[in-house]
Amino acid sequence: MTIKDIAIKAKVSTGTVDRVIHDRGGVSKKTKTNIKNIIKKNNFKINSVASALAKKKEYKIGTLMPAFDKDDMFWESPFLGMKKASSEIEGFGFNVINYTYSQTDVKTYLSSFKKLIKDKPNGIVLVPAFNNKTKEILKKLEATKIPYFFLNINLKGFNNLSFIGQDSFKSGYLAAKLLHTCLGDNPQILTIRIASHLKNDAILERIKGFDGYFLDNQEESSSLNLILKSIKPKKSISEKINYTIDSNPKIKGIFVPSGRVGLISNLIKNKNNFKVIGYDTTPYNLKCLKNNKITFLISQKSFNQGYESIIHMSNFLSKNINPKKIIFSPIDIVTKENLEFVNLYKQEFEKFYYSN
Amino acid sequence: MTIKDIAIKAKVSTGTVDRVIHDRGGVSKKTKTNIKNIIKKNNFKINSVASALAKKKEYKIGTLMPAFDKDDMFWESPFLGMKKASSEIEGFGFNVINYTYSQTDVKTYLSSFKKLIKDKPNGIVLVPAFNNKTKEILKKLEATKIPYFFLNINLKGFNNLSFIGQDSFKSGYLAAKLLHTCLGDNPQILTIRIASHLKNDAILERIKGFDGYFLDNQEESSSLNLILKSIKPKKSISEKINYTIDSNPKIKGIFVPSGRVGLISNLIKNKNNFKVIGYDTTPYNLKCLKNNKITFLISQKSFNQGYESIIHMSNFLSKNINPKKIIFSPIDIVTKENLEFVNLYKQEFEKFYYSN
DNA sequence: CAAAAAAAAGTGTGCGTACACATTTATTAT
DNA sequence: ATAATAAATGTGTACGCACACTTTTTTTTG
Repeated sequence: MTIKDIAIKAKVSTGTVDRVIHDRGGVSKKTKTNIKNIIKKNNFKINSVASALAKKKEYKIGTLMPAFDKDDMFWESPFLGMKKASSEIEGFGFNVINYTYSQTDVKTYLSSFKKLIKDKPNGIVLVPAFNNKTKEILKKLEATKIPYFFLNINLKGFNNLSFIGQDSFKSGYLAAKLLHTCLGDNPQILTIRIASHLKNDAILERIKGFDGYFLDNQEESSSLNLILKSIKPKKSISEKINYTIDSNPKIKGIFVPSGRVGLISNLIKNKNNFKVIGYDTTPYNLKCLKNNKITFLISQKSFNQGYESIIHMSNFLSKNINPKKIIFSPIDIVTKENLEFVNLYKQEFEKFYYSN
Repeated sequence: MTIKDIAIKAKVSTGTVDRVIHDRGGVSKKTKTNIKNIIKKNNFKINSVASALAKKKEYKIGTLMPAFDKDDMFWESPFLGMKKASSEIEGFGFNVINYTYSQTDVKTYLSSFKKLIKDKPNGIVLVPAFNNKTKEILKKLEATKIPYFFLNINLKGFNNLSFIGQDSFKSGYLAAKLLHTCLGDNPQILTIRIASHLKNDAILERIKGFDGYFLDNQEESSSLNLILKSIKPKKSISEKINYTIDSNPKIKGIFVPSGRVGLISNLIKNKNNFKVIGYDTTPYNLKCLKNNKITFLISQKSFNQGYESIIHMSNFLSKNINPKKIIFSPIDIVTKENLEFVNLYKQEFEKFYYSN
């Protein structure tokens, strides 16, 4: 069933059918309804392949996210997800251009943003950073009228078309549930945080969720917090952590609301069978999971997030499909026993991507 | 960069470039290497969209799986996954025809298989059943030389191109780990099985995995088993279960190696805070998870399994990409706190599918 | 009622590739 | 050296649709 077939059945030309399908107007009411009926009756669907080929329209999608390196591979995942999506849609006239910045260097953020804008993309996927500078940037961005998504980090009060990421509150809530289930009622849990994360909305939400769980499910709850100024001199952090643990022998669980959980888990000397829970399936963290240093990791499927962000943007641009304002990604629980199955799609694509 | 561009650069016709790209032969060594170099240098990739349009080849993929109904919705998931894949590839000349059978009626199995074969599909995705009859069927199938995958259930000793499903042993292993983590060393766990599942390979593997975990991780382990003849008269099952539980007050955990976990969890009267773990995120089981009757569900992402089976088959047929002999799907851990995020893709497609 | 304007419908080309067919060039046999 | 054959290369059309352009039909206006 093609447009031509429909045209024949309706005794009109393909042009008229085309006009009806795309609501271009200029068709009499009578023929319009007639054609629509025939389309419905025959369950006709546009051949998206031929359609994509025929419209020569080129779309440019720009992305801006933190770079990754040996020390922090987190952002490789969404990057690869985007690459996978790109490879799927490039035949449909899409061109995805990735820009990155360093999370410790505002200059790179601003300069990459400038380059991105110069490219005049039709849509933008952005991982925001540097809260203060971001307002400025987003002002410029909104002036361009280019539609944009937030990826992974959700800032409130902007006109982003969508946010793709995890429900941080619920992921914290889940972390608490897991520890509660493992440790029984009123467990003594040590939460270890890094000073530089004190303003990180996602991490704050995780903690809120964590506390929220115990508020919802227990008569009373006491909490123990350790905030590390930085993660730099391993020795001194190690001392602090172990001192806290040793002086609180009731501690049974450790909650690290960030991807630094691997690092921290490796510094714990006490041989007690702590339940340690943290975030992100980075290679390093997975290693710790294997070594039984970490009990549970919560994954935010960042590969999928990257993938979905590009797919949704492309659907918005070419098919006018409005994405949901918030697109939550699954909250995955990873243990030593199922870790080989997380990031399956990523692994597969990785092989393909790096072999080229 | 198109084939035409490559042809111009190489000072040959598009036909010659086409021959090189598809290794059709009939090209001199010199021009062949020249063209290949140009392709590589310019990072040229076939426009899959135009390619799909140009080759008029039509592929037919046949599927055969159990039907679903109100009482057992399990198979809706892979079905919808297949539907999603179908909708994505139909523009590429693929036609997916779904046949179903009743798991309690061999006749439907055989007759649907007959219909399937009559369709002369280019590839088949099959959920095998009725072990004895399946051998017969597969003999016929292999005579046709039609390539086929096993979905969800893996039979050994056949020439299936691939198996797409879960690693049942590991999923049982994980179940044990979760209960162990929650209950501490040497927990008393009751395993509840259904007689009709005694020959079900996947379920047997789960149990092996479950036992395997404790063998690997504990000095000693004792196990308690309850095998129900059937699930029919709820009252009598309920009595049996509760009798077993009441007479073994040390029981802390309950392991149901099948999707019947919801049903069983609802029959437990004892108010002790049992940890209950079982399989499959069917609507009913999810409800029990919400009501705290079930602690953990292990999901096999059957939506994805269905989806992947079709995608892999289409890639095999049209792009000659050989699938791995075994494609494992992730082993997902589902709790009350993250249940809304499982089956996200399914949910989204479901809406779309049933609205048409 | 005819001419002008507006609405409705028809036509043709190109998107990038696949493939059958036609043509040219190189090789072999006589 | 030339015909016969094989190898290499070139050409043209179709795939289904989008869209610009053209033509026909209907409506409006003076």
